[in-house]
Amino acid sequence: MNREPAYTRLSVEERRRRLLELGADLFARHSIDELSMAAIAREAGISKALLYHYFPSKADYFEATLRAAAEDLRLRTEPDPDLPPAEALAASLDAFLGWIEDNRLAYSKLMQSATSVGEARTLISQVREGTAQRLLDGLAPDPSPKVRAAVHGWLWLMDGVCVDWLEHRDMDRTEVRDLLLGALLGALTAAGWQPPDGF
Amino acid sequence: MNREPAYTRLSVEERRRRLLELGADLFARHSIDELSMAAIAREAGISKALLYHYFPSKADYFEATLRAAAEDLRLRTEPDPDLPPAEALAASLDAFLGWIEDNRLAYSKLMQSATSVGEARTLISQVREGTAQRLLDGLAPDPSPKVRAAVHGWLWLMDGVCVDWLEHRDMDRTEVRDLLLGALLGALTAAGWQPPDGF
DNA sequence: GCGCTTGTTGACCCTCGGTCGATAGTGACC
DNA sequence: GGTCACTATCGACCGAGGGTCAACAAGCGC
Repeated sequence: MNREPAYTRLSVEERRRRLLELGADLFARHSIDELSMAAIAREAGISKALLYHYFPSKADYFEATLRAAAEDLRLRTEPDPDLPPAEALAASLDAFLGWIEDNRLAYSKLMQSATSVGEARTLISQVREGTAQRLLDGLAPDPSPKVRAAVHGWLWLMDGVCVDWLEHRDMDRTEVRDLLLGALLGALTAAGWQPPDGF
Repeated sequence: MNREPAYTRLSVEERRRRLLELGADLFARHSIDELSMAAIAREAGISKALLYHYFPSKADYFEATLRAAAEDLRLRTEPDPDLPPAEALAASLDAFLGWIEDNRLAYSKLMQSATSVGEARTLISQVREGTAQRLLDGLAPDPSPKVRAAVHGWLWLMDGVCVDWLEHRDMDRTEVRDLLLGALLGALTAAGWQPPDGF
């Protein structure tokens, strides 16, 4: 009997890479609690135990796949240091909206399962926090509480507008971008913000 | 043997009332998935089966308790029809912030467990939608996509600012209110909104 | 060909949402 | 004050899903 192997053995890196790739695909199509670890393992062609060998928990697996996507997003929205702040912000925002258009499904599913899993919420907060920090650095190095709150609030507004946008799809990207920029300016003005030198 | 009863029997209304009251208390202190139905039943001094006799599912129970709170909130933020729109909005917003101050814990926990359960998300959307509708009625009876998106986005901003506020607690309520009003005006302006007659 | 490392597995446990038939309070009526 | 019926209440059970573990075997080095 020349039996074929019961399973194919991969290197740790290769297996991990494949699992993350599969996760990115799955989580873009289904929210986290539509997927059981058993189903994911089946989809990956491995046993559940192996999945747990690579990721200590379901939340961890979810977070790991999100983290990769977040990194991608961060790179794409990195502001250009050579541009003046206002233009860099506009370009950055444009890139963000472009990413959302490219990943509509994933973004919707993310906003859906967002707060269901602590790890996902943490990650979203971190992204928001990082974005807020980059914004504040450019806009107001030493912000008052109101300016800080305005920037944080604006990031929420951005998600709200994006959700509305994806739902209705009756604006084009530049309209959305300008709306967001205008809303930011309005919120900052309401917070008593003054443009710093060179703005 | 004069044994005491194995359980005390209550009328349906009384039992239901007590369960909702307990739910309001529990869900203000713990997010929904920190609580198992077994634990809730234990806390209520009844069997899990009885809890399910009164509420068909965990989500239903959660929603029922939220609905009561939402009703309370709605009543408190009902705009005064005798006031001019701008003042009515300010008063309404003030009442909203007051409610949040009174229910800090509940609000935080809600924003935390919010979208984890479809029913809760539905409810929040409904509240948001209702609020948006009331706002739009007063501000722009026939809104353009941009104005609609701006109003929806602003409601998100409001939650974001409130979360920031509860986290830092370095502004007073009127500051927050004015920030929110200013941000709304800014967002509407960015959306190309013009105040209607009598505003 | 042989062993050793370690990637991989099947079987198991526990918790949790949800269900069902049986039991026992308790008000009503004699 | 007995007893009867109604139904609020319970204990026991189920299936699904997250998570664990000891044992097995793929494939490399010798």
